[in-house]
Amino acid sequence: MIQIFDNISIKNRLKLLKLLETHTLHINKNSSIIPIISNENIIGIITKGYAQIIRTDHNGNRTLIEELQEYDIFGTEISSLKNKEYDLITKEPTDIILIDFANIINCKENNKSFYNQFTKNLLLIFTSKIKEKNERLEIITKKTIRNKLLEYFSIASKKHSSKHIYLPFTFTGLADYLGVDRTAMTRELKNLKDEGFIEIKNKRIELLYDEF
Amino acid sequence: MIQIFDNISIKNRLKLLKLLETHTLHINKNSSIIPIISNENIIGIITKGYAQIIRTDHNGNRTLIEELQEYDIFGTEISSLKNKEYDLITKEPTDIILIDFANIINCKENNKSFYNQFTKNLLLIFTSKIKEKNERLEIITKKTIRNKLLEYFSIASKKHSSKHIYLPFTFTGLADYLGVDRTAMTRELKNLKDEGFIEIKNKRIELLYDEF
DNA sequence: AACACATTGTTGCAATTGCAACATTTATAA
DNA sequence: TTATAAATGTTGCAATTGCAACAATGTGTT
Repeated sequence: MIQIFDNISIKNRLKLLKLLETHTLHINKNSSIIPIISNENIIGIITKGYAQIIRTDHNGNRTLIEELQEYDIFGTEISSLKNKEYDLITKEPTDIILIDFANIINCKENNKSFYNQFTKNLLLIFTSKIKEKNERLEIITKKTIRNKLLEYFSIASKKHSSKHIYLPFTFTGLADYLGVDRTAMTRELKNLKDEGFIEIKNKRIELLYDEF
Repeated sequence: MIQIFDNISIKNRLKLLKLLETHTLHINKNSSIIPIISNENIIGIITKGYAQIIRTDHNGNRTLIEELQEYDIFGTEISSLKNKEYDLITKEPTDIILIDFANIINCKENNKSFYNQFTKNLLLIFTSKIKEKNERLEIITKKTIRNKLLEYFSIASKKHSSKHIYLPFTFTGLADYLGVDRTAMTRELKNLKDEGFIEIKNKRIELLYDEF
């Protein structure tokens, strides 16, 4: 997985940050910053810590949109519609670099190799984000919880060429990812287990059926 | 909406295509090409015509993934998993430029302004693709058809600052976009109409309620 | 004009799902 | 450690949904 500063030396990273007129924020644990910046076309890079993007809709339901760790990028997640529904909440003390996207696009220093490397890294990161989102859409558009689970298993299994799947989140998180009610999902997982399709140990799921 | 060749002169476009070692295809109506290229990390640009990306799952169900018109880009849609489920089907005689993504990333000609403009255009196109997909995910993760419709209306209404929404696709297409059964959606639209929330004339929907 | 084909509208019904309300276990923080 | 919060498992039930099977209308092609 490519990261935003790959192939850019520490020295050049500093030059880059100056060139793009970035701002660095140091944020305490359990603070929120998105409301401050949500009106602008800004991307952020986490350089230390851990944070989550949470959306609260008008009913007060809160959903986890994305988890952010070191070198993760956010900002493209947040719809350009100016609404105050999004929060970035730090779960640890977190350092963030903010970049006005216009500065990236309008920068004239095309001869700076670190700047070109930076835009290439961004391109690669964006393509993988698009692919991730397509994958989730493929899964989530399946009509039943069972089919969503099976599609999720199928993709995860192909990715690692293995019938053993390790969940990267909690079961609660999986239900969110699939866009379904957690208890209904648990019920369906139990069915799949009882019918002999899968086996579950903690966050490990083993597929007992063939496909491909 | 930014397009891939914006701010690049016709002359420079030709230089760019040579620099990136692109291939141009002229394809008849109702032909398919994706299987030929799906194993590589390639993006395509439609320069003339009209095509659709269709996915056929192992049950034989076919779903429209994306519609492509002049200057649209495809390739990022297709999961990196090598499967033969995707088809690009031309609906008119169509011209396509194929670019190996590696050539974009590895190109060393950073001093060529048209190349830098091209990567910037790509960045902007990718960010808007990400935003589109996030929007669809926000809509599709609502738990009921009614709430999916209302979220769709809400986003469309905000986008054009109007309570009059014009559907960019057929109702069948809308059901696909929302990931729900068409007839169940029709039923729910009828409910919303009967309850006085909306009015429908052809592909125009008027919102009769307030929010924001 | 005559044809095939896609889109739309409707309805009954069975299957699936979300929700509420719990008990239990596991993490996390004071 | 202890208190607090988060995650998990279970179940009944009502609401929502997908599906099948139609008829009707609209669109496009030869």
